[in-house]
Amino acid sequence: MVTEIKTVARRHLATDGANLSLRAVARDMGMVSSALYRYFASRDDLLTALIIDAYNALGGAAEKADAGVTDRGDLRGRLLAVGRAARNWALATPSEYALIFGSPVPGYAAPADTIVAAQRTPDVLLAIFADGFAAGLLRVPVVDLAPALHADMVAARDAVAPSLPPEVFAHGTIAWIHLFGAVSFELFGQLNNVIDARDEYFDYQMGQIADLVGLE
Amino acid sequence: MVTEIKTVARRHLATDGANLSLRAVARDMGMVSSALYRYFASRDDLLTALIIDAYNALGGAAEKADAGVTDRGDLRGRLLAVGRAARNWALATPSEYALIFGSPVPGYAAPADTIVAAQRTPDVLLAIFADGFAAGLLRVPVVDLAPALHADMVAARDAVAPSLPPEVFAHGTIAWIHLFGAVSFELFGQLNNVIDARDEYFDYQMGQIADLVGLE
DNA sequence: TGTACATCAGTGAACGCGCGTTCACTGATGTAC
DNA sequence: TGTACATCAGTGAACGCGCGTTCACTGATGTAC
Repeated sequence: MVTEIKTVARRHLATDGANLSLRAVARDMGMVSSALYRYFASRDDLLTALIIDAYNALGGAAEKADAGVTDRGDLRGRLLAVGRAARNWALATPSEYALIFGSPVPGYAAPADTIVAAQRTPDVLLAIFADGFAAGLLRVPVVDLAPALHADMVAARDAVAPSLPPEVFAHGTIAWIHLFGAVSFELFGQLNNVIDARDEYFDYQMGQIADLVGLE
Repeated sequence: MVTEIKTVARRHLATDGANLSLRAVARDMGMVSSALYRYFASRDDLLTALIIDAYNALGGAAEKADAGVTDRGDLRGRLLAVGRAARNWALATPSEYALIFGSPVPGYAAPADTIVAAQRTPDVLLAIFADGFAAGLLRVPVVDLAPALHADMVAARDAVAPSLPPEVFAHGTIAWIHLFGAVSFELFGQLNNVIDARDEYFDYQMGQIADLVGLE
């Protein structure tokens, strides 16, 4: 029942965006709107559940794509596989992507329970870097991180991949941000009337980013 | 009067996001909601005006920042200046940034008159590449663009900087997308609880991107 | 200087619609003895 | 096998609020003669 509500709600996300209407969802299910309160304490609760689901769906797709690359030393291949998986998920469910990566919903503050799910995809990317570093398969960048930034990187790195030099970790965040940027740019319509060969363009970007971050 | 309405509307964007309410704007101005129809044919018209203003404000800031770099051959400096200007504008007016670069507003289709204004900022970036190429100050990448992508790049390049090799143009789009990605990532809250040294992180990213695209 | 008229910014009521949330309730199902 | 009771999913009415848009209108200002 909870899952059925979420399924219908996801369908509404596509047309209404984040101003999802409980009443509309109830209507679609042939129920009265107050009935939904047996399953979700409020509209924001439903939204939170959808957000967590979306993070998990994306994270699961990323994990699966990475696991599907048999040559674990093929770092570029792994990055490309994960990137494509993320993009494909976003293209297939654009409103769910927008829900988690689009402009913040006015008046909605994501609770802390979203964090674990949100971390899954970046974790997959970081694992590529951690594996590559451990196996000596990536170029460790020579770059001077500003002290405050260096400290941030060390702290974030400690929580996820303790062995990774902060410079490599920083490269990982760049890959993650560019992946996010490339998908958002395309999905939010900024590529319209400019680039039609979207698959090729995405792969090209991933390749360039792999060059930048020193994946072999 | 039109500008006063827009000013008040911009203030409301901050709290309501794109579901801007005409009635709320009118209320704030001490007017009755129907009075606004003397100045804007509909809510969407007002939204469009705000969008065009936002593109122009960003574009103007980018142009000014670029023009402020006296050493025109300092390509990295120009990229950084433009990037910082865009980011600062976004940080100062986050709701206007979200309006043009956030998730699409459900039910709203941007009309064609936004295109010219939208092009100003990427044009500034591309001018850096065009200048750099003309002066022999950038490394021309060796990369095989997929045929369909190559064609897209050539077509887009022809409209803006005819002399530029498509490979360089493609690098320009990467810089633009990463700039967009970096600002969106920060503004939409994805950096929260991870990176505090935001200025430094942004500059770091711009530096890395400058490396990638071969700016000297 | 004074009158007649046109312009036009802003009013106020109304239409028809939407929403989230509460609350007392019905009525079917399952459980315990 | 039958009765009494508890559980609990879903109802329906209501509260109090919001919205965009239309339309006939008022009343001040400016213009022309």
